[in-house]
Amino acid sequence: MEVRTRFAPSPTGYMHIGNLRTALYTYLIARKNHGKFILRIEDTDQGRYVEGATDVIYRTLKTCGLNWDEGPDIGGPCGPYIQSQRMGMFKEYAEKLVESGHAYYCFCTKSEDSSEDTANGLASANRCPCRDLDPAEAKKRHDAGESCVIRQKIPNEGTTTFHDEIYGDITVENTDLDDQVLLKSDGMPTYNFANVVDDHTMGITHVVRGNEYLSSAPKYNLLYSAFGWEPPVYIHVEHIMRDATHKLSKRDGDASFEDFRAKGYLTEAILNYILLLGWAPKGEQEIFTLDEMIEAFDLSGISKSPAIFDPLKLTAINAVYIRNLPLEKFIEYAEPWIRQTCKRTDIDMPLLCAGLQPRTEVFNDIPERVDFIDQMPEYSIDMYVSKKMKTTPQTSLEALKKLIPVIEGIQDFTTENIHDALFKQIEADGVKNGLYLYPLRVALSGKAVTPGGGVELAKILGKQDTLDRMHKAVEKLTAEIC
RNA sequence: GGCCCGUUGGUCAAGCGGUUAAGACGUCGCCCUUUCACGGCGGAAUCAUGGGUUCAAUUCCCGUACGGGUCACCA
Repeated sequence: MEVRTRFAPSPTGYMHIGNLRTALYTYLIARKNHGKFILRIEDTDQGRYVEGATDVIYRTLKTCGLNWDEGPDIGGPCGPYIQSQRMGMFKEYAEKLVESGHAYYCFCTKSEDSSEDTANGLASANRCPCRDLDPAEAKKRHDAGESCVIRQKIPNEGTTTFHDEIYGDITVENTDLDDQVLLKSDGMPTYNFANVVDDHTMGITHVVRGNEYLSSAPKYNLLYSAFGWEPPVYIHVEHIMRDATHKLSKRDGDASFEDFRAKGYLTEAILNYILLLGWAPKGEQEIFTLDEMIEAFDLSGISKSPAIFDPLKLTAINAVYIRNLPLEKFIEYAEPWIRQTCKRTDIDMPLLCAGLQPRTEVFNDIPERVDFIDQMPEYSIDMYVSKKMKTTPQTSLEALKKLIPVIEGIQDFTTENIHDALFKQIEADGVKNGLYLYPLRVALSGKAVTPGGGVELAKILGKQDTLDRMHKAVEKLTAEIC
């Protein structure tokens, strides 16, 4: 039988990292088994409709490369793929269940349901009285137009067992299950009902979903058997947490895929990280392309316990992806970030980027790294103190004084020439490289971390600016040393 | 509160009755280097807890604690 999986988000205008992970796992299962990956939009909550929300879903999935084989925009044999457009069907199926005695009309009002007395749902002893209404009479009232919902009729005794790929068999007492609403009074199906009907009519074989649905899964099974359908393979995945006790949430402002993109994380890195959050590969490989994920993914690696989202690890993975970028690609991605603080047009972009690339973990790091180029920042002369390089403000002052004529003497201001001239002087004076080059770096940048050493900085800034900054540094040191 | 699920270093985690309890991130130290970074090497750090079962439990069973989920005409 062909494997068919589906990603069924509701359009909230926001792609949560957890949702994206569900989409990824769902996609991987389909591809791994040479099956179909289906996109279905679950918009049965008319009150929550968000303008443009489906676009966010499309865009995210596309940029991640999670391409669907059937969906609202491209159609397919099981359409429509937008739940609200499948309405007629749900009523029909719900009524079928009423006829077969697996569901019933309930005429209670909302407030009655949610009273204190029935706070624990309509389970066990709290079954709704409508359950025992004479079916013929109930039908009459319904046909007369009386407002009602259709509820699932859970057996009053026995147990229900369902199977989950990750958790195994789970058995619950039927008395613990409530007579959930299948069809709302507005004629819309509830999520739980629409899901079952849609998954079946779309021929879905594997369902990946959040753990919050684990407790309603037995009711699904009852529904499937009431219809005489075969339930799909369930794969419930645990939540992604912000810390030990809180889920990663929209409120934290760091839960959305697009937020991470905006901060300078690469799509591939985000995907790679969330793959690993809740799933462990068999071997020791940790960096995966999408194709490699398809190859490596297996259900047995999915974790049963929640995982705390670690921004540091995401950043580390992002850094790996950035370092692996070809320089041209890095330049392309980095340039807009560089331009936030560095407007100079005469800089050697490849040279700057070559120095920047190994020092960039998130593109967001860049603006602050290169802001010294346009304007020399304020800095403390303590910066000239390096224990390792054996430099002090005094030695730095001397070094800079010595280096100014060297720089002045360079005709063709290339990286090579700068390097050679400087090292010639270092050799002539018989000093350690750092004794001269460390102060030069500070004098040119005023920073502890720079995209390259003194030579590269000199080249990036150009001869005139380099000399100006050196003179300024000499003045500053002379003034402040005493 | 009822029901369901979970618990291996700071974090992600491997493990599936006998292991020196992998690996990664982070952290610490060293090396390399014109600083930082990159790269290389090494260190510290983990089986929630109490009972069983067993020749042997991180691994199996039960209890306890802690955490999560769920108990809507939301998904």
